[in-house]
Amino acid sequence: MDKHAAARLLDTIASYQELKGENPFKVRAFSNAARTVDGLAGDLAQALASGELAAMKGIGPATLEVVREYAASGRSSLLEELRREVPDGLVEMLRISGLGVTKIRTLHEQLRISTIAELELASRNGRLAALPRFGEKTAEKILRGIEFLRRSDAFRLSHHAARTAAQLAGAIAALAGVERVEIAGSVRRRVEISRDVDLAVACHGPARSLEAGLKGAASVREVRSTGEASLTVTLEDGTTADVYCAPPGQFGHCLIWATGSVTHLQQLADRAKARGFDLGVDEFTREAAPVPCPDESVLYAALGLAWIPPELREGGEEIARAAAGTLPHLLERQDLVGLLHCHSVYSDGSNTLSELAAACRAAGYRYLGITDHSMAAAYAGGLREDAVARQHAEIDALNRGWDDFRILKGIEADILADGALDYGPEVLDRFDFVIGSVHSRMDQDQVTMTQRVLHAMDDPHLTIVGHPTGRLLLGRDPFPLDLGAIIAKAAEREVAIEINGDPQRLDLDWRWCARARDAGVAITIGADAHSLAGLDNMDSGVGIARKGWLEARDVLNTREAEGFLEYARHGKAH
DNA sequence: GCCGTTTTCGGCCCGACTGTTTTCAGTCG
Repeated sequence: MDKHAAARLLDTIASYQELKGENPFKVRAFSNAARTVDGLAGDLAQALASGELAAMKGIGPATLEVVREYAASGRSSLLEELRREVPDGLVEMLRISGLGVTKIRTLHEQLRISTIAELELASRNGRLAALPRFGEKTAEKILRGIEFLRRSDAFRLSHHAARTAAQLAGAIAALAGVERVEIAGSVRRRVEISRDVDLAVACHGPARSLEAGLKGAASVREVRSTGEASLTVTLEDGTTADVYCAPPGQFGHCLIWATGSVTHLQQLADRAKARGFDLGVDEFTREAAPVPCPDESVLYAALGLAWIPPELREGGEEIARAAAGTLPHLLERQDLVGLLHCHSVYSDGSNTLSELAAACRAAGYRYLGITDHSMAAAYAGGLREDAVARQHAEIDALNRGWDDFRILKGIEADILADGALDYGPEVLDRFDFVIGSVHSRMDQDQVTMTQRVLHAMDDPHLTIVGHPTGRLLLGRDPFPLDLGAIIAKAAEREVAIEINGDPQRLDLDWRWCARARDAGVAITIGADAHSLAGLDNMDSGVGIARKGWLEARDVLNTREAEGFLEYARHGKAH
């Protein structure tokens, strides 16, 4: 059973209840339960059967029952009941920035609005602005929110797309005549958001021989044949998947084509043509005869190229570098010896220090940089001074129990509106390293925001700038920031910049990685984990680093703890 | 609805900003 689907269900129930006007604490209880389920480390069905789930903090009889029913039948009678009472459109409106429950209910009661289309109309024709406690600016903000929602709806986050792709790949792999299935497209290239999913299949018959089998597969809504060698599959969640098929002897071509990008393929086709080949959507031929290419490297080799990692196939320098034999040796997860940016129960994380440390140690890390929120992030349970002292005492005690692992004392300090970090130097001195992040006042203009972050970088305690642009993919645009200036200052001050591995952030953007590296800036991969499951964010971070052409030597947490600490101390000496 | 070193009922995350109003409700992080 998919724990993420169960978590989504609990969250959806919370939204309906909120709009229905339920007790806000009850609503929060469902949200909390959703977060607990989503952050579960193991398999949900197992946790349900063993009683582990029932024992978890935040899960009580009512929320447990929702999960249990969903596990047994795939439905929720509670949600079905709520949907009869609350229009779906109202729940959708909750995703619009600036609209909360109260405003939505007012709109529903006063103007009979129950869909986004009606909301848009009322925002345009002045009816919305005329309501008490509404106005022109609110109407404009809502229209911007609707536009953002429409833009976002066409895409999904990379880890969601990857999960969908893996499920479909599994279903196809089980069909008769299928030899091999690989996830391709933007998911394979580790692009941060995906419009759809692409799969490459090695099989013995034509594409349509898979049609009947796929129609019966779980989560498949519709299958359409789109040619001799391809199918388009629509999944229950609305995702479109393009399935490209080829006989095993031509699978390399198929996989390259299904992976893209369009620009990369165009450049590859040009190179092929110059060398007497013909590389097109259906075939890879020489003098009209198909060239055998059971895997990708054969095709690249035929064009005088080293195999190009999919992350690099964006139509940049990759073909020239592959021709010259100077492709980078990209960062790998195993290169990382330290896990950085991790929240514990001391602030808004759901696991204890000892649970997090044990999981990191088991995953092969040699240190864990704990960075709970600082005081200013009161909503996230930011640490006051006494909590810092307690946490440090616990870390010292835990560290006495290992000789092959250690917890580093870090903090994710808020960069306040004026650029100050929100602890004084006497508190900041107690940490091994400091991540500085912007969490508030994101509406500042570019000049102010840039000055703010630059000012924070002048603080000798600052080790790392966390999630530099504050973006939430498909959720919130990055705040305006002169990244070039931040990079220049980071090089000058020897401050590292984070690639935040939270799939919603992936910030620093991969397009900026090489520029930061070339300026001499150290990069860290941060998990921004709030639970055991969040530790896996490191994989997403590695994907972005690879996509940004980074190698192990460019990344700070490939260094052993002493090397990392030396970097952090160096900053303080400035 | 969930929780408990304040333990079976009473409390649960809080402070700042925005846009609307003339004193603050609503939203956000």
